[in-house]
Amino acid sequence: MAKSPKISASHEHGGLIVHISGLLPSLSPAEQRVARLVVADPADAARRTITDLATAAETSEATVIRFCRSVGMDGYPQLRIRLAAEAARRVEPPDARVVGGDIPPGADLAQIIATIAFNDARAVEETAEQLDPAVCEQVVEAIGAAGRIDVYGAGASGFVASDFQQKLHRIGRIAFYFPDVHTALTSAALLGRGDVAVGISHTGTTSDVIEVLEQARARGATTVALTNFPRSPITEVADHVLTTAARETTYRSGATASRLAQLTVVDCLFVGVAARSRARTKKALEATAQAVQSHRVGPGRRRG
Amino acid sequence: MAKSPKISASHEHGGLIVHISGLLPSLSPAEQRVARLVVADPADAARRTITDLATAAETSEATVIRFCRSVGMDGYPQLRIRLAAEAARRVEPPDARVVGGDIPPGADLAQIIATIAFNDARAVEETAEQLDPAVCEQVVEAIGAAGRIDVYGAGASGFVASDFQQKLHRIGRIAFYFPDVHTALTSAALLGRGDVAVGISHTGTTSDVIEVLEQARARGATTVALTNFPRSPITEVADHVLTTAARETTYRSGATASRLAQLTVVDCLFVGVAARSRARTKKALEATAQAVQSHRVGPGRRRG
DNA sequence: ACGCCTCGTGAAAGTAAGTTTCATCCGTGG
DNA sequence: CCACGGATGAAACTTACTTTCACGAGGCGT
Repeated sequence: MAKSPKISASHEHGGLIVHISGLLPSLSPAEQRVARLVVADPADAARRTITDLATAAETSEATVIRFCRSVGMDGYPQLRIRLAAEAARRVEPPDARVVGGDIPPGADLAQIIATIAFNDARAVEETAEQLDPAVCEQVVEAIGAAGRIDVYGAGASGFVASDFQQKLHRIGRIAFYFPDVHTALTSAALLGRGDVAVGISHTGTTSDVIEVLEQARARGATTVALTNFPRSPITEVADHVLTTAARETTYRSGATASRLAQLTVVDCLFVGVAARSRARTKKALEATAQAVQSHRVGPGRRRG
Repeated sequence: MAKSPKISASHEHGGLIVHISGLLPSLSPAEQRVARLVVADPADAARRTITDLATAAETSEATVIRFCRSVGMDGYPQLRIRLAAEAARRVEPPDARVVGGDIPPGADLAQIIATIAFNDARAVEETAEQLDPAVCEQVVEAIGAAGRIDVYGAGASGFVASDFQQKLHRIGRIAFYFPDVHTALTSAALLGRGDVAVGISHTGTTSDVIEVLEQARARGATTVALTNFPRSPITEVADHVLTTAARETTYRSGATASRLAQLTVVDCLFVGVAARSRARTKKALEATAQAVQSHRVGPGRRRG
């Protein structure tokens, strides 16, 4: 029997809740009670069992099933899932984020975490957006063909420089990083045409790094600058300029956001270089991975 | 020993999928098959019945139930609903980005950049989502009150450890980082009650770091682990466990994504500690900023 | 090398959830 | 007053989910 209305509306992709409230007046009284509960709190309804919901609506399970059919679902489980999905989608974006701003003095940790993560993620995304693939390409070309690569960076940017050096080394490129300015200068003096020097400085004003890059350039090396400020001094001694896009932030989290942006750029270059010579790269990576294997213990298992 | 630490089971609000992929290596083979299906297509899994899913994973219903429990759900229906919600919330990226996947061999640089940036940003966001503020709070408390803080990390995580050490140092905390295992062990032996030891390991299986953390714990120090895998060995020697949420990716960008996630967590802790004592922190920061001032040349003007 | 123990596993029994059937109720119109 | 049809819930029924249990593999200590 069952002359089920089979209302084939646009509930396929549209709002199920909206659809239900539209049908509400056409439903029988008992079904309306169910519908009202569902519309009022979809997420809660999704959590309930059919018996539970029936009881809450002061009706029987059978009616709930009828309701499901009335709104175009196959059965209760399907409705539940659709409701859960619907409810999740209408969750408002976590507002109250202090976008690009300072952290309020009274902020609790959850707020701090949200703010930092938001800014960090933004820095990464925005950096990628404004990064010029053409320039990257040139840099990748240069590094790929280089006899030797020097990476310079001081302070916080030093970490990034070191990271880059390590990455390049892992794929079999001859790369160096020097924590010390004097050593770096000495090294730069030994660079020549065909070599590459990469200088990393967030502000673009770190004189140590600029000096070294200048030296490298004077020797004929191709120089690359990575900075947040496209008009900063470091760009004047660089053949290629790559920029990050960390917003000007306070001392608190700004340092990290810019660091992440820098690391992302470095990673892009790295992957670019690696992609140029798959076979060679893969082999080198496997070898290095194997080297640290003995320093790992078996995976953790939970106890029953 | 190995008093099972409180695994920040903040899956209450964080991404369930992320949570599952983090637990993946700690699951039994049959459960892993289920987990992979679920992670691969949450929406589809939500549609399936338990028998269906079990068949697809080539296992029994019992295993699926066990899997549900393993990831913190009460049973299969709950998992289904959570999956549906999760799937709905994640608005699929508009273009064909290779999410969490490998970079296609023929990819051009623009594509590589987009993919990397997307994954990196995701890692940061998802890490923040699943980070348990309560655990962070405890760690911040411990660090704030610590007489001394040791930060351990090897290889890639070493950079992060070093970064954390530097940050803490900048705000006047007594913090150390040791690139060398033996030195680190020696240092750990000198820790005592009230001190804090932080061990960083993406996989959670780096024996060097685990050893040192174990030593620190034996001496009465409060131990903190930062890893991507909540059930990994390192968590067994940690009083507090903080997890990152970098998806399992290929060697190419995975390393960087996890690095960024780690840095974000470190930054959150740092800001948390700094926020506890504003005045003292600010003074220290100003002093350190001034110290490097002479190494800067004229300020870089930003492009308009 | 042996046996013990633990853990992972699926078959099957058991329970709960969802679905169908059907008798009843109630209002309506002949 | 009775016939009719829709709405409704009790109960039978089916399917889905959960628990129990026994088996087998692999590790560990003797």
